Amino acid sequence: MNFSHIIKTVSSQTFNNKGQLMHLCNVFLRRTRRGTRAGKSVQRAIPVITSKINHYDSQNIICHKQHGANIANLAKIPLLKTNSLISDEINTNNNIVISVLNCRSVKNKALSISDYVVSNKLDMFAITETWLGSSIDESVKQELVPTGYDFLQLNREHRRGGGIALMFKKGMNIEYLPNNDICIDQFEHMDFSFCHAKTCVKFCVIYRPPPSKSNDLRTSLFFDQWNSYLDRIVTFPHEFIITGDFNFHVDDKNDSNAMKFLQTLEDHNLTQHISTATHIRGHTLDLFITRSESNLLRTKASVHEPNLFDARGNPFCDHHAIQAVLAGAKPKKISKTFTFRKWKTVDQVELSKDIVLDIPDTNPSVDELANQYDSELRDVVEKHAPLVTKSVLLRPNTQWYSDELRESKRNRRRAERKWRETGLEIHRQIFKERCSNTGKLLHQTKQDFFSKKIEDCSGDHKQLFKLSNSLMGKQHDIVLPTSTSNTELSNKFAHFFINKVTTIRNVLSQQHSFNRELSLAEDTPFNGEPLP
DNA sequence: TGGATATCAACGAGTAAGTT
DNA sequence: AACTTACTCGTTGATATCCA
Repeated sequence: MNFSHIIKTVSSQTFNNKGQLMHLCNVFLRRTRRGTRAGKSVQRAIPVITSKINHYDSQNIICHKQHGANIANLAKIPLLKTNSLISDEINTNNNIVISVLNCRSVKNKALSISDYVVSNKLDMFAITETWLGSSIDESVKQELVPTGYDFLQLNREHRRGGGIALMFKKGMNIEYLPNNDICIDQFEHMDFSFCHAKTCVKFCVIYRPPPSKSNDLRTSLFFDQWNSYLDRIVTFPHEFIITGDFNFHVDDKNDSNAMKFLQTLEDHNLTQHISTATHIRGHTLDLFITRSESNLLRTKASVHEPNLFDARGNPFCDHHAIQAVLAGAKPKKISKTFTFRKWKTVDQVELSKDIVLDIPDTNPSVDELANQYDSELRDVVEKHAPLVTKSVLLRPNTQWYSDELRESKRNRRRAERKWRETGLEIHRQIFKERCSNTGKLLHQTKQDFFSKKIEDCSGDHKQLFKLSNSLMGKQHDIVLPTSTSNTELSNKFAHFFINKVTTIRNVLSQQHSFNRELSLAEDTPFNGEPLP
């Protein structure tokens, strides 16, 4: 429907008043789809021509295609051999498995990454380009970090993108070592330490963004800072590992900067262990560096595809993961102890029978009565719902896993083993397909599970808030204020709320109109921390 | 250049207050 | 009581912007 059509329609009819005319115009001009620039009637940009490519049809006649991917331009990534995947033999209790991956945002891949960590039983997982930053990302972290793992992150400040993180098993005793005394702005880095075979090992994760005019990074400055950084690291008296995405094409002998970078490693008596492509375009960008004489690695550090898939089963990672295995005992499994009473199993009739309070004839004081009441009720509760202590091993939360998903993961693992055994392309294709299906199912199963949980919460706001908070990563233990006695604690609460009410009354009495923001600004919210 | 995220504008649903 | 109005909030889908 265009404007000339409206004019034509309008001119062919007689209208009693201006209102009728306006109504008709409104009917014609009313948008039927959301979004200003949305809708089928909107003129859209001409599709981008990516390349002019020639291909041959079934009769071998050359055809000219105006747009689309030119398959001839795709770089072939060599098939990786048996040691490319984290095998069951490697993942024993005597090895520590480390993986490093440039994720290019964990926000939309959190579930897949979490599954990658759990499925491969990783002990440490270093991530570059997390793209984390805002407070909203707490929900991403909740989905990203499996139970039993800890997460340390360093977000890029002032700009989007970048960011480094380390996910590790709780028993690893990892400690973050901030380098506040040296100025490094040409690359992002996080240094950690952990104990391995009775010695302290330094673990450094690096991300070097490619220099450009917009980010004001310069390769020459990088080398200055990098050399200073290495000078400092090599003085560390024990073993260390430097890994991450350096964005140098170290596979390209004609790349002068990459060769210069490798020279800095040689100058510091370091060895870079990655020799195959770590990026889909065939370059080696992600590196794994140790001292030349290091004995840390049990097997040669290798590269493998992480096989991360989105909810539609499409792959979405342009980097490959580095995998390294250190000889050493895996961290001890951490368990959590908690106490509770089984209130739901209490027989209410029996309970009420036992609640018999004898009031003594001797005129007791209120305090005496309260103490007696408290003591007798405690005994009754202890009888019907005794305090139970339970210890639970912290393991990745799989409550939402369905039988179908478990079977799908088993099939994926079978296909993986078959491919590793034969090395045939057909088996690789089958494995990729299974990965895609499992990735799709993973998202769907979790979505279905929590959709049903939310439905079940209908009418129960407390449960709904609890569920939404846990999904949004807002779950935290309630911390009561410090106190020497229950009396002092209850008095603290009383004073807090008296002050709260007094503050609000004072503000209201000083204002002619209620200013909600001002009133709340005057008030101090109680957040579980010790009261002032 | 492509992918991911941020932002924008329009809309629907819901609600409180005012009007008839 | 029924209706109107103004407003908020969340959703949707397109565009803008950023990053590698």
